Amino acid sequence: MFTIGKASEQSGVNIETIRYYEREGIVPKPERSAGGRRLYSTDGIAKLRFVRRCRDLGFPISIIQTFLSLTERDDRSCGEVKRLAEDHLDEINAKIENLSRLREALLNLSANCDDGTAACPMLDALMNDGFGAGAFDRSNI
Amino acid sequence: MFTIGKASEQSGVNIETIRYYEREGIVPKPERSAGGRRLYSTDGIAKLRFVRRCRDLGFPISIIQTFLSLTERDDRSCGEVKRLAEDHLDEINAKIENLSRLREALLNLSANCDDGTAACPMLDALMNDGFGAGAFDRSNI
DNA sequence: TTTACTTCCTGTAGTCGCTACAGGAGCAAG
DNA sequence: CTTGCTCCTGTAGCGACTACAGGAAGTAAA
Repeated sequence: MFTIGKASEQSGVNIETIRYYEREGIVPKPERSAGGRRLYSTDGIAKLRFVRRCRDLGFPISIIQTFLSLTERDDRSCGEVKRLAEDHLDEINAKIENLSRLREALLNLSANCDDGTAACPMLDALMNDGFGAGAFDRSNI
Repeated sequence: MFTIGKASEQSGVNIETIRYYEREGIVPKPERSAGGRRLYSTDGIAKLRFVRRCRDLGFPISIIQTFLSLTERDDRSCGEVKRLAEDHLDEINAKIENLSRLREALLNLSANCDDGTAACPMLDALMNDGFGAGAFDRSNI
């Protein structure tokens, strides 16, 4: 059994984050030592690592909870996982596309922005005309 | 002079967000009517629109405040704006690159994830091996 | 004038996924 | 026994909003 510091090292999850996951019911409560310290089994650490990897892939906690409940069941229904992964891929693609459009807009705006000290055409455009296209999806930024 | 509802319509900034911007000192406090309602000039609305456009471009509020203080001065120092815009472009490019790597990782993981009902190779990989490369930058997700 | 309806006001709390304390207790080495 | 590390709980903060509750002001019709 491992203390929270070791569990953090081995899973790559910050100590404060581990306690946060426990508070929120994302991972099960670990055992405690006589002195009241958290004690993690290798299985508990594996769960933490799993959560970190899913977070690294950009999955929100709610989806990760679904994944965790699927791994608990014996028939890990792969169709469900595939569907969730594909939805997530769609979101990632949308974000990439949105950021690319943003990039183009910003490039156009700053193109005429030379290093002189005169009035800035970029700020002018933003104050007056805007930049052509409407709003982007802010959630990607 | 316009009430907050009209100012919201014309600037594209949510009413609650306008009040939030005022509380945080991002835009100046507007005049008030006898009954205590906010009254916006066209200039005040232009500032709100400017903030929205900058937010749409992904600039954080702190940078937008710098922009606003630059537009107040007569010599709108374009060099400063250009530098901030280029830094922001770098960030956008980094986000696009990171999301692309994420996309590849997720594609690889879900590739073997067929629609059968057997144990899911994606969940297996995340529980055991992981997905090869280390952590991504989470701030992009 | 009364009534109904809409818009507005302030103040506070919630969102997401952490992160950073404060103030104290447990524990191991010297 | 003291030093120094790790751990504990509880709470507040981040960024940029968003969503109420509970009430006041304004407008238009009956």
